This record gives sequence, structure tokens and C-alpha cells, in this order.
Amino acid sequence: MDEKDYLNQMIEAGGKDAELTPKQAKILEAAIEIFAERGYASTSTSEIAKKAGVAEGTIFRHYKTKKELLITIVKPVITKFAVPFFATHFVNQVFNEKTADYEELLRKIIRNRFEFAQKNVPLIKILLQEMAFHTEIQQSYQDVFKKEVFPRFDETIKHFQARGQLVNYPSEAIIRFTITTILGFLITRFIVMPKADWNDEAEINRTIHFLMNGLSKGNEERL
Amino acid sequence: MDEKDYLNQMIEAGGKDAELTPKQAKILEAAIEIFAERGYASTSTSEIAKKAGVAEGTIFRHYKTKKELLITIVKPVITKFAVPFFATHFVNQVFNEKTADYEELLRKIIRNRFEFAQKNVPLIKILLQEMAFHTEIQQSYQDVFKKEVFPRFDETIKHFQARGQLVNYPSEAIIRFTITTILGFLITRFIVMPKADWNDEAEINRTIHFLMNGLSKGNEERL
DNA sequence: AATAATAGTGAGTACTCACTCACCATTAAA
DNA sequence: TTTAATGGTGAGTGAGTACTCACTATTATT
Repeated sequence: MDEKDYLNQMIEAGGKDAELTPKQAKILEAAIEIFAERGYASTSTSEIAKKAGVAEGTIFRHYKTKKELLITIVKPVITKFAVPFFATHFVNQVFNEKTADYEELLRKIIRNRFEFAQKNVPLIKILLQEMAFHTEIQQSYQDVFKKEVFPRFDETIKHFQARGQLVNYPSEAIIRFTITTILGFLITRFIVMPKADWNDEAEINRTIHFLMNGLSKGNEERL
Repeated sequence: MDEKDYLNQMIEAGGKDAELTPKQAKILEAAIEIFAERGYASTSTSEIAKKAGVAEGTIFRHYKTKKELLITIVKPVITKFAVPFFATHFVNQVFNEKTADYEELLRKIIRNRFEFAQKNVPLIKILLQEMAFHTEIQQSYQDVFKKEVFPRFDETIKHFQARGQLVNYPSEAIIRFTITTILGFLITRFIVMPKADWNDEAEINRTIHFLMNGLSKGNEERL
């Protein structure tokens, strides 16, 4: 319903002062909705035009190809979803505050990403589906993950390991468990079983709790 | 390379003594490979025919529609992947052996599903991709999960909770964490980063270890 | 007021798609 | 040997497909 969220992302990421005309916005809205529902490959440009209340030619005035339309939609999602996973803001906070612990960090990340996911279900669906088939999307994802997310995450985990708060797994493993658990929760919550009646507060707390038990120093058994 | 695994599944599940002719087998092999690579919607029947070394008409001699071909391929995967997740054999073992604990069960399940995933990467890719768009697949999955997997899993978890081995989360949450962690590992291992150099033994052990720490009674903090 | 740039149009184009069908080949039953 | 059933063929079909282009409408610049 609240499509503005999508479009603001486009504008910001689309380079400087890119202002969308009403019809351009309609095209993006329509494309997002149908791509999420039926998938990119089985969505026709005529269908998008029809839903957007626009002539088919108008789509190609703004996007050279159907694929360019997809990329325009998907690329900003990668940045917006992945980067705040470990934004500078958080990391700085961790290293400055002496009281900060991994649990606190987890709580902030999960809350943050929960709200993002809630507002952008269709976009996340498209990203998950189309990542498998388009090398441009894979590339974009790898760039963001390798350059933005992984280094900061790695640093943070080693910080907490040095303080004896986290188990001595390789930091890649801790990153994997953390991301896997959070994504697993969000995907179950918003994509696999969105209609179940969730107690979100309780579920978020349990997820943090589970992660902390799994990753805390002191709970280790052997190797 | 070892395509026989796929085809045996088809035969067994395809009803009684369904014997595939060489050309039929070639069609399935080709379809599985291309579906996994490019996705169902962007795979043409002419492409499948060409790769299988068969006339296009031959496909439609055996499958009324392109979609029927997809369903024939995907349906057995759901059963084969989901059911042994909690096969009777395992569950019986758990209730009979007094020494059995959740860790032992986890170890069996993970080993088992790891080998299955290893042998059936393309089929799992197709299932993950197409589940989102085809209600027949969703239905099939829900049937299997609700009737076969969930009840046994639920029972087992309550059994271990009663014995004080598992944390007192709702059993749905324990199921979710367990499946999420295992699937997260398998998907990372075989689909997202299949080319990284994995130490599979160590990674399997760590995954079990992480899950046990996260779910064991005694590690609880509050709530 | 004249010019130019941008947004929007929709009929048209070349092509691909899933699917059909009349026909041949091989084996099995009568 | 005839009949029937099944497997296999590939040219043909109509319904789309992404994309183009000559054109109009609107706004901004000179």
C-alpha cells in the first residue's frame, strides 16, 4: 500500500536529482507489484503498461530494455538492505561505548531489518527470486557484501572474541549463523508464513536469545 | 554428472512400474539442467528438446504441458527432501533408545540431508525458485510438511523438553530454528557459495554445536 | 513568439513461444 | 499376417513477445 518507500529509494539511488514523473512512478509501482507476484520472466511489458495506465512505448522511453527496468528496481534494494546490516553508525557505537555487547548490537540490527522487511516485502521477493538468474544482480550483491558488510562485521566479531564474549569459531562461521538466523526469521515471518499470527516482540527476543546462547563464550562443549 | 539419482526418484514416485525410455530420460535430464540454470519461465521447450536430442513433439507426447513437465520433476523432490527430515525410522529410534538425545538426532538428520543436497543441487535450485510461483508446488509442500514433518517433529521436541534437554520455547520456534539453521547451512554450502573451500566435517560439527548451545536447557537467561 | 527538449503515444515489426497433428517405425497382441 | 498400441517426428499455427518509430503534447529556454 505504501509504495512511496520504494520510490524514494529509486530517486535517491538513481543519481542526484532524478525526479520521477507521475507516469514513471506508476510504471515502477506496477512493475514491482507484478514482478513480485509472477516473476520477472513471466511478466510482459504490455502487462506492466496496462496496470500502470500507460502506453507500452512509455516504458521504453525511460528504460532501454525490460531488464534495465528490473535492475533499476533491484539494485537499490541490495544497498538499502545490506548496508545498514552493518552501517558505520552501529560499528562506531560498538567500539566507543564500553558497555556495548554483541546482544545489544544484534537487537539493533534485527529491529532495524525487521522494519525494513515489513515495508518492502515485494522488493525483497523480487531480489530473492531474480538474484539466481541475473549476473548483474549477483555482482552488485557481492560488491556490497565484500566491501561494506563483511569487513565491518568481521572486525566487530573479532573485537568481541578478544573480549571473551563470543565463542572462538572462525568469524565467517559466526557471521553465517547470525545472518542465516536473522534472514531465516524474516523470510519465515514475511514470505513463507506471513499470515500466521505472530507475536513479533516475543519472536524477536527469542531469536536474539537463541543466537546469543549459540554464540556466547562459556557455552562451548568441545572443539 | 550423476543424473541417475534424479531419475530413480521420478520412477519411484511416478507410479508403480513407470519405466522411462531413453528419450524420456534424456528429456528429464535436459529439463532439470536448464530449469535449474535459467529458470522455468525462461526455458523454452524447443531448447529442452534440442539439448535432449529429441523432437519438440516428443516432449508433448509424454507431458501434456510444459508445466506438467515441471511438476513431474519437482513433486518427488519435496517428498524426498522433506520426509526423511523426520522419517519414522528416526523417530522410533529416539523413543526406544534411552541414551538418545537431540544432538544425536540432529547429527543424523544433518548428515542425511547433506548427502541428499550434495547429490541433488539442480533439483533443489528448481524447487526453491519455482515454489514461489506455482500453487501446485506450494500445496504439495504444505501437505507434506503439515502431515509428515511437523507432527513428528513436534512430538519429538516435546519429548526432549519433558526430559529437560531442550529449552522451553514453543516447539514451533525450536522447529523453526532447527530447520532455518540446517537449511541456511545447506543453501550457503551448495547454492550461495559452492566454490568456497569448505571443511565439511568441521562445518557440520559447528552447526550441530551452535544449534545445541542455542537450544539446550540450562543455557537460558531470562524469559 | 520561436525553438528545442522532454514526455507520452500506439500501431507496427520481426520473432519466439507452447502446443498440434498427420504421418512413420517398432513392438505386442489377436 | 493383420491390428493395435505406443513412441517418435517436425513442419505448421496462432497467440503472444520485447522493442521501434514516426508522431503529438507539454513544458522550458532563448
